[in-house]
Amino acid sequence: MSVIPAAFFLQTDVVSLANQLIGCRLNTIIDGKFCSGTVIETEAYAGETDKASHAFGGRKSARTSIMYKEGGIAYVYFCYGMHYLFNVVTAVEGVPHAILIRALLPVEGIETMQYRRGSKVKFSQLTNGPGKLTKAMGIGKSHNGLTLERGHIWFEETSEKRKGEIVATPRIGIDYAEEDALLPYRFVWTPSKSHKEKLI
DNA sequence: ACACCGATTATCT
DNA sequence: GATAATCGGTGTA
Repeated sequence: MSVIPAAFFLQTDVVSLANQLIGCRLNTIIDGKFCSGTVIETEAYAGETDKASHAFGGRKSARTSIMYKEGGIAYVYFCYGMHYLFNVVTAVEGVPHAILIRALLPVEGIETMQYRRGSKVKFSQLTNGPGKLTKAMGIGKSHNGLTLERGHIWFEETSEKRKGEIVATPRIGIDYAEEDALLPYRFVWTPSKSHKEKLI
């Protein structure tokens, strides 16, 4: 397992990056607790030209200015009055690209995730949504703008190859984005059952 | 299995 | 004042 350096996220093709993140491990050490999960669903948000992006048309506000910074930091924002959503800022400074992490397969720190999500929540539901995984991993407002590096929030490449199919589909919950709502910027990986056992 | 809907509030206009 | 990159509960089949 090798840590993915912040510089990895300087690549300017955010759609390709969203695909590359599938199968990587997302790790957090928050409140002294280590948690880890395999990334199985992402979405690319292509900045100023993407009607689904918060930065569409070059919009820059207190919330979105973080996306204009150099790639390799977290963009965490509050959604629907209830949930935190975790994104990776990508591309060079001035280009507001980001990747939303939408689902994980829990790997380590499962007791902690279960505690944070509530004891009634089924294992399969721990991190299968963007608002759920931030809660399980302990990610919140205070992590907005944090550099992705070992010890806080970071990604790792794993030795496991991605087996099974990765499909590209339209993104979720962005009907307001008109024609851009149809772009295949969402990546979903459904590992084969035997492969899944190895991942956990 | 799938559709519908209410919760709850920071952020932007 | 309206909106929102969601979630979980309820209802019907």
